[in-house]
Amino acid sequence: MSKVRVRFAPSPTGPLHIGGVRTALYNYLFARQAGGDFILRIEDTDSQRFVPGAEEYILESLKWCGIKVDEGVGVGGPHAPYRQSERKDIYLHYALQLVESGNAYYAFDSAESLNELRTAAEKVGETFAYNYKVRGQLETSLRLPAEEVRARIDRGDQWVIRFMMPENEEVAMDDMIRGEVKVNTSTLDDKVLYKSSDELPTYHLANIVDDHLMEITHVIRGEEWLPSLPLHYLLYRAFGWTDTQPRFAHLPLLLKPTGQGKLSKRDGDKMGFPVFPLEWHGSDGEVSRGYREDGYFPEAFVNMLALLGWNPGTEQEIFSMDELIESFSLERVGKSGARFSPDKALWFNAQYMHARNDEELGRAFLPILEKHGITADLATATKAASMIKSRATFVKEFWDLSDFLFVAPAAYDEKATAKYWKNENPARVAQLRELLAGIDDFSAANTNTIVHDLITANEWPMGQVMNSFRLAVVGASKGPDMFQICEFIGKNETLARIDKALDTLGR
RNA sequence: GGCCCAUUCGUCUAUCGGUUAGGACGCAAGAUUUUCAUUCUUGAAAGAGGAGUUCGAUUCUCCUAUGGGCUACCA
Repeated sequence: MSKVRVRFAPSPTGPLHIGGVRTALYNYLFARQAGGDFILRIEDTDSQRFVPGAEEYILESLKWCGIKVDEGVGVGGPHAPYRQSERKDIYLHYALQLVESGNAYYAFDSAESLNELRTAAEKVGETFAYNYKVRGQLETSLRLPAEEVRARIDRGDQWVIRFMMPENEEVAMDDMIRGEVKVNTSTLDDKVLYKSSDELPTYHLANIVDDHLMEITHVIRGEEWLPSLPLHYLLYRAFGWTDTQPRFAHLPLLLKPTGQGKLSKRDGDKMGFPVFPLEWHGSDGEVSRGYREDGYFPEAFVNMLALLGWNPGTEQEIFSMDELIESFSLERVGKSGARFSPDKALWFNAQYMHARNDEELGRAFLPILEKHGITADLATATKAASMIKSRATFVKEFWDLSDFLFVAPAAYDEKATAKYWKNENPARVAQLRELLAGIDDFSAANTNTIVHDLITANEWPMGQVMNSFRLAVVGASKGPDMFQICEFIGKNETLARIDKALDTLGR
């Protein structure tokens, strides 16, 4: 059994969306578990659709997710180069090999003549297919004399090499997720393998040749490739490579949260969630949101993505990358498309937030505090983070959740005021203030017992008094434990805030 | 249109012929808490339809419906 080698082979036609990231992730998990290699190959054989910056985006996205490339673009390796545009010299040889063995042929049809055939077929309610029925009548090396074929090529006429799809043959294929799939070749057409116009192969040829050359053992890709699997099988056969042919696994597609169809770029902008791992700046000036910029932890993002289409068969939902590597299996990948759920993504991030190390969160909080004009040390930011992280989903929410820890309330919540700042409460808060004024040990534990004693001794209603107290100090009916807040802001600030509330709201 | 793939709560899913069809998100209610959260408990919520096979089908087969993908000198 040879070493497992998988590849992620995106084409740089734009930013990688989360479906692509998931494909990369599954490839990575599969490789790591087997102790194999994860290879990154860039399939840029479409010169028309190339988008500058897309390749860098792909590299950065994988890095952010913690997916490490063993071999390929960006890291090199024994099969370099890994960018198909830099490998263009090798493909023609293989295309020609197929022509010689009678598995492919030259075709000289112009784009116009093909378009005419298509529209003509459409008129009679049919779809034109370039296949065994028509290839004999078209301008191909199958019909033209060898000398003329030669002459046309030498003359510089444009040509393509097409695969000669066999007629009426059942191709039985094996998919690691779907099992056996059968297709009759008569329903397939003669796909273009190589084009003289840009001296580049099409996906099908480049893909098979490179997978073979790079000794890929497993091809894990999106379901949109399933219809071309028979072609790929036949290509391996035509080359005589069936003994080393990789196994295939076609992943279910990611669907949009509501409505119909697969997830697309537009969905995110329309429905308010990112479809891209990283923010993307299009050439048209349009900016698409990214999970990273939205404040997601990469671990949460990866965890969420892993569970979209795969499940461990247990009730565990939180997985580190190492745990995913250990538990992942293609057998437990679902067969049907998965609808992406923004709510679940939020939940995952909240879980990671709650489990996050306080100091790490404190460090992330520091620049936010600075932006609000607060200079605080790491210990302070860390303490604040520890007090509020249970009610946050993102670090960017920290300020709104804890501004009262750093600045006195500028206003008092109306509802809370109406509810609590009435009857005996102001007077009780005033009394509480005097008590606190006499305390030296302002630790939460100490103030807690002292204030509780006061309230119980006077038989005051706990909820009323504590909420009035909170309103005076926080300005609203929210936030962490009152005594922790008092300890955090200190005695002087606590007393000052109570005084201010007494003055503005009345005694 | 043709070909291929799929179909369990609203969503992600478990179930590999016999289960009160389980979990999670979201939703609702309750408990804890001085508040807001967290946390915990509980609840509502599903086998697309129809034929078969079988003692017995969510599970196997077929048909229909629905959804999705592909059908380029794009990947």
